[in-house]
Amino acid sequence: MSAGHTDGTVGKALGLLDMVVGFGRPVRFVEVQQVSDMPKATLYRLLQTLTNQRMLSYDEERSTYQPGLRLVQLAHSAWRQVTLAPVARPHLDALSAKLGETVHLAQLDGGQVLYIDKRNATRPISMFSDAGKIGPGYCTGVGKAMLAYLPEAELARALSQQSWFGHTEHTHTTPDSLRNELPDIRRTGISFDREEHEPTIICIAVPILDATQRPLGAMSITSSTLRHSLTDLERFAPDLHATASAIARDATGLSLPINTVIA
Amino acid sequence: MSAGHTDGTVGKALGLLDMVVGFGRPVRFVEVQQVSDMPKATLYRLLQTLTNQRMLSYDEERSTYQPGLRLVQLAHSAWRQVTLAPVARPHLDALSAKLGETVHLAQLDGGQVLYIDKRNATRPISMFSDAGKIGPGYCTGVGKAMLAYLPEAELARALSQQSWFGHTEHTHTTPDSLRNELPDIRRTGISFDREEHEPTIICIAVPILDATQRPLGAMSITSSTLRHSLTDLERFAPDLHATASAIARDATGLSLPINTVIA
DNA sequence: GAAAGTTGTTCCACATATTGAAACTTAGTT
DNA sequence: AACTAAGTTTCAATATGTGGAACAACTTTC
Repeated sequence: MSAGHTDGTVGKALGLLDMVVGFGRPVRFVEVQQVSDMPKATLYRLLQTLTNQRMLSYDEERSTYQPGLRLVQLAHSAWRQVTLAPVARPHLDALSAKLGETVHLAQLDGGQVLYIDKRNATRPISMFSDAGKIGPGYCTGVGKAMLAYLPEAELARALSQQSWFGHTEHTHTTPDSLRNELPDIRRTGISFDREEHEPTIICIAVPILDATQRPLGAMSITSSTLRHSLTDLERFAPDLHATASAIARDATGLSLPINTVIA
Repeated sequence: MSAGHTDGTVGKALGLLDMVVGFGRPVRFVEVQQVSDMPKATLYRLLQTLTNQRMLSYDEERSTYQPGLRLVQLAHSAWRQVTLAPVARPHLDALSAKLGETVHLAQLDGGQVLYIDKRNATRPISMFSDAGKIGPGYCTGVGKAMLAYLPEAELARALSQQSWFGHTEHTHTTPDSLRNELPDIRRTGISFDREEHEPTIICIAVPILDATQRPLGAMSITSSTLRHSLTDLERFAPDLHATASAIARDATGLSLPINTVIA
């Protein structure tokens, strides 16, 4: 499991925050209570604290809790500091303009893939509503591209954090199955999503590597089997690689983050 | 003061989070210690907890703390749920395309202005790096536009949270001075920033009001005295008002948030 | 290369903040 | 009015967090 019920009160509070935010809609006290295993009073005080801190907001009329704006404010700094997005932006713009395809930029966060930026095939507009999404590491193009370049210790930990759910018949459902693919990815510098996450959805991805070959992030071009074959996608590889190394170059010197989960 | 040192451990932890994130760059333990008034051990444990929870990330090599990616993830939901941005996006696109000016979208958060979206004059691309910024309520166009429509109780509280710093010679430096301007804003539905925040920077702003005349947010067009006079800007008013009410219409039914700071 | 500084980490007796059962207060039904 | 469910407060027990001080690791100085 990821960040959970430890770390004392703070951990509980943050877990609760995740829970409320995760509902994706305003929630009433009872709804939270049913999902949480805390007693009423505890839950109540914790929700108050979070509301007080503007991590949640409380709608008095409907008596519901929602994410608070302080999150947006905090994320602003996070986004700028620990994310490839700012340096990658112009490169993604250029790539997207040249190819006219859907481009994703992602980073690895505790075994999961965190999407940080996106250019849409049709509306080439970067928007935060697509950033911040998370996805599985073991069955996405970007995920595999980054996993392939992880040092063994971190790889092992990342693999242990995957669900190995078989989304489609092509999904890797065991660590070993995925491990078998990684040398190929390292050899070619390319990873494919062969309908492993969603049927008909395919993608080609490349890692963004720093000077020491550590994966800073990954980029992908997504399409569907209706529009492209894998071989079609492969033709994007040179452009992807060029963009990836341009981003990596611009990112040197920046204090990159990540993957340093303590426990 | 805003959210501070209360709310027990959780409050302290979140205050600390703000502090670290606020540095805007990787920080070492001592740097935090100097600014914080907590004893070493306490600070140390708290930082560990936050890192453990991926609210911060720790760079072992440089032994520095940075914002954690979990913030980006959390903000994603916040952004979608409690923000005007998703519904406003197409309208901002259209407005920006039509006028070719810099457009801001903001909401009020505890007396402060929180910028949620932006269209640049030159590069009409929405980007998160501009969202999440905060600004003062008492000396920005969007801030005054929203304050003008606040119920007295909330207005009083909001005004008490301003710094009243005199950024320029045009800045309102007392609550009463600002209060005098609010009836005008309500009458015209327009507020101007007359170089109140930065010299040469002017803007015209309109509130986004729900059916009950509550301010959901505000929009502005920013320019400089080099390019426009206030009278020039006034010509944008009809388009701004049209866009504002279009956004308000699309936002009805959504569970709006905000301004419900308890203490 | 030993001594004097940093900075970062751990210990542990103490105190405070958190806990949660239960009682209470609203608000909404029938 | 009597009932039910949601939300809020109380308070003693105790689990949690506190912080002074000692320790370790790592730099710099002489």
